[in-house]
Amino acid sequence: MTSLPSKYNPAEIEDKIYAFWLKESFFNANPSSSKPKFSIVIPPPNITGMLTLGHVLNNTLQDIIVRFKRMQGYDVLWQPGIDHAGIATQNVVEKALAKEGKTRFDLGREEFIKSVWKWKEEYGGTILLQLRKLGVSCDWSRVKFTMDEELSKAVIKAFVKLYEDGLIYRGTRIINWCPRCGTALSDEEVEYAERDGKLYFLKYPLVGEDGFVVVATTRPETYLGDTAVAVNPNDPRYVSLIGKKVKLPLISWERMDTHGRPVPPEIPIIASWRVESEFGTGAVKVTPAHDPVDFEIGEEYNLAKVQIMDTSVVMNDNAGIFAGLNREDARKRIVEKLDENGYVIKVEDYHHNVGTCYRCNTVVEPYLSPQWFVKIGPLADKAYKAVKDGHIRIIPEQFEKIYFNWLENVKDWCISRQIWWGHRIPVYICQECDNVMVQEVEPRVCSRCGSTNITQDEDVLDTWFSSWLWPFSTLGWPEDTEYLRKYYPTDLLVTGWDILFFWVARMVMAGYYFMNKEPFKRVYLHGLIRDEKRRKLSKSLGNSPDPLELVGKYGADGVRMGLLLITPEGQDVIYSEKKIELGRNFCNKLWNACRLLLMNCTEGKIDIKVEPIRIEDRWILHLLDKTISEITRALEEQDFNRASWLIYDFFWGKYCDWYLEAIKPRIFKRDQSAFQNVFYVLKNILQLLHPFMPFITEELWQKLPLNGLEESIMISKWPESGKFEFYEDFEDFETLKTLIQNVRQIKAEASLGDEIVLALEFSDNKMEKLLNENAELLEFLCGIKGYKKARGIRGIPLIVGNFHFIVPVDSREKIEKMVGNYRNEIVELEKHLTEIVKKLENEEFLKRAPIEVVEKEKEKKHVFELKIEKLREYIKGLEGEAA
RNA sequence: GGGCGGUUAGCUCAGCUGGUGAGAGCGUCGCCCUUACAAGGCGAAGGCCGGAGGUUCGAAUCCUCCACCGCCCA
Repeated sequence: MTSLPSKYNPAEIEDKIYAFWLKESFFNANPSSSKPKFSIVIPPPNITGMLTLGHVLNNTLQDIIVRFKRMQGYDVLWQPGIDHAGIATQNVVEKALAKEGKTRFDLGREEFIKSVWKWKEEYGGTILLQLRKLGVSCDWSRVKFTMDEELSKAVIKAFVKLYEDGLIYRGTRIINWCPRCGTALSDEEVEYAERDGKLYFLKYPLVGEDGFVVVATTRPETYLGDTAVAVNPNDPRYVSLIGKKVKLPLISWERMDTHGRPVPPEIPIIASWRVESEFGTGAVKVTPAHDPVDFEIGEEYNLAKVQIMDTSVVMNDNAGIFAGLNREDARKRIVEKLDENGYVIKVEDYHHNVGTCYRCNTVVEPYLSPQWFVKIGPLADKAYKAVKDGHIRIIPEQFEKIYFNWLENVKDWCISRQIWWGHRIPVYICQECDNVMVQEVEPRVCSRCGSTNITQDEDVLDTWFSSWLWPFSTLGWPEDTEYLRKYYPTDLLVTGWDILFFWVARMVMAGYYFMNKEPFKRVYLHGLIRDEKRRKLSKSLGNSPDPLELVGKYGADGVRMGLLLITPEGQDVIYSEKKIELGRNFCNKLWNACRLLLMNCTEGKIDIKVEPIRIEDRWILHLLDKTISEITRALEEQDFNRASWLIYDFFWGKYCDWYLEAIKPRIFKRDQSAFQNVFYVLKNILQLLHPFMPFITEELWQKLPLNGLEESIMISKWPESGKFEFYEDFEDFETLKTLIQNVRQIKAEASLGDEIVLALEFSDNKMEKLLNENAELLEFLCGIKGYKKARGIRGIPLIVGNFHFIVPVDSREKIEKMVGNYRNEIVELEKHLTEIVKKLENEEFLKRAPIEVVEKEKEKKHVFELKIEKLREYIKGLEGEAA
């Protein structure tokens, strides 16, 4: 006899069990194993990151699959690691420096990078340790970091290859510039938010004649960089003006274009199909150096580009009298000045989308700047086809459309960043002859003129430029390693839908480009976690709970299961702490079910076998079989929510509520067959639950009094279905259940005690046999004193299947109360009966519906009619009595 | 402007390869501390499945339109 505390205390066991798993190296992949492989790479968290609920969800899902696959007999590699998060990490370290009153420029590049590494050693990657608290079973012997030497080599190799293949180029384009981070960003790194702004209507006088053109703009300060006014060629209001010129107001200084050539303030009116006549006045100002659309118009018409700000978004000499102002002050001053001189026609309130930096939220400046780009077209085509042709499946499917939509519109990828922390671009320039050398190893001398005066490009690469190699760079690419050979392509990727473009799509591109094979066969995209007001969880809102605190309160298993049970397929998760209780309570239930059995099992260890001698045994085994097959299928399809509810319902709703209750009399009598069966099913339940709740299932596994168990549930074999089928017994037991529930209902509603003996008025032989064999069960589960065959007993009728009972009741009051209930029941039944009759009278239905459906309806009609008839009969009798 | 979702019980969601007396958890209301579990048990109440059409013998489920909410991309 083992005694357990009545409440499950996860804190006592979790660390101990995790240490046991680690000691046994259960998490480690084995490339020389002959088992089939299953591989998956972790979405690398940032080294600056702390564990969030999003990580909890993401890693729980992966852990479920990984544990499931191990139990199914796969050699599993779950590849862990972190990424260097260029901008974010640099921000963190610069902030620390700022406290000492220093900037990175005070330290210099080399020293600064040293201090980032120092920071990394001290604080970086805490998140990986936090993940262990959740029970995640990555192969920790293989942790990778994007700045590791081998992964850095992969990044440089990738750059050089793309460059040599003509897919990387340097160009001067409008990019998204974050003035706070001081770097370019890719299109994906800009977030758009609707903001209140103003729409300014500015008057540009015509040159050489009276009149003027009014342009509408949200950014009046950029008028200083205008080099044209554009209208739609089909706009009748402006057709006659095309080809004429306007003069920019107030500009009395000389503006220089990007080539250092003067640009007069008289600018042409041009026609462009890009102009929407409905916007503003139908005439727009064109600022090629400060707006992406204007840039394209500028290219088309060969317009001059006048840059009016520097990289700190402070107005430069081209802004003349406004030079030195930052962009916000400049707007104010410029509007004032224009207004004073009568150039502002009107100002309207206007909502528009403003792009902000996803790292620091600063408003991004579209800025003309020389940067490195990846030509995305050819890569995108392959990535598109991979999903279209089914080589890669995206789950849930709806995301495929979003994926396609993005790939169809994607623009070249700006990969250079003006920061220091990251992989420095392997481009070397001879200072003597301007020779550009792109190569993996730094050249000592210029390949053209032999000079040693060589400098390296100052920029580093976008962090995603290393992440997109993750599925193979972590396995050793470009070296031909045994890990790469065995585990690539990976089988599954689990990540949030928010990085579908940042990461997933680009990994597909890289996979095909560098490996000639898809990086993974499936992508499972889960939702983001939001609070009850549907806001994203964030530190600044204070709505982001600390997962480790939750683990402390509810246990790792409780948090995992709780989160899983509330995670809908393909949608975001509405989180509240209250919901985690669901998971904790479930753990406690499991704990106590075992407690019940262990408290009563006085024998030593028993063999793992079944002795389904009674109907409840066959019922639960039948259901177990069905549950195993459904959960297995759900997990194979990554239907996590369904899988978790299947096991939840089977364990709690079937095993505890019915089976354990049903066999209690046998257990208390120390019936060996009962223990045999109940432990057999429990063993299977623990195994089915293990991927979801690894700690508690391991702990209880160790306590099972069964012979021949594996030393850890982790390495036990996943349950198989197809072993039991007791369909008839299953149906019979369901009938008994219904009977029991009906008796309980009448007892509860009529406030009856336990001294009841049911009167069986009628049944058939089969049912009577069933009843006889389960008399004790019935008594125990209903809380009654059995039944007897009798007619004419005064009381409340009860009809279940072919059973016609009377629940004996003396009290007229109670009987009358039940009469009311039956009247309602009859109304309800008649409503449905009418529908059924209508169907059965419909010849089209009889002709067209499948025969089984028609039969089913006929059967239903019969049952309903019988019930109604019986209830009427009873009511009549009861009323007669009452009168 | 282009695209994608959602709308089912008070709340959060299942169900949607058409045939259920429309489900679960939480919350609510009764009764129970029955020696596994009050983080529990037993029972109950609560829904014209967003609206309007259509397809079909039959629609929560398929199609069209509309409304509201949300997201992604311009």
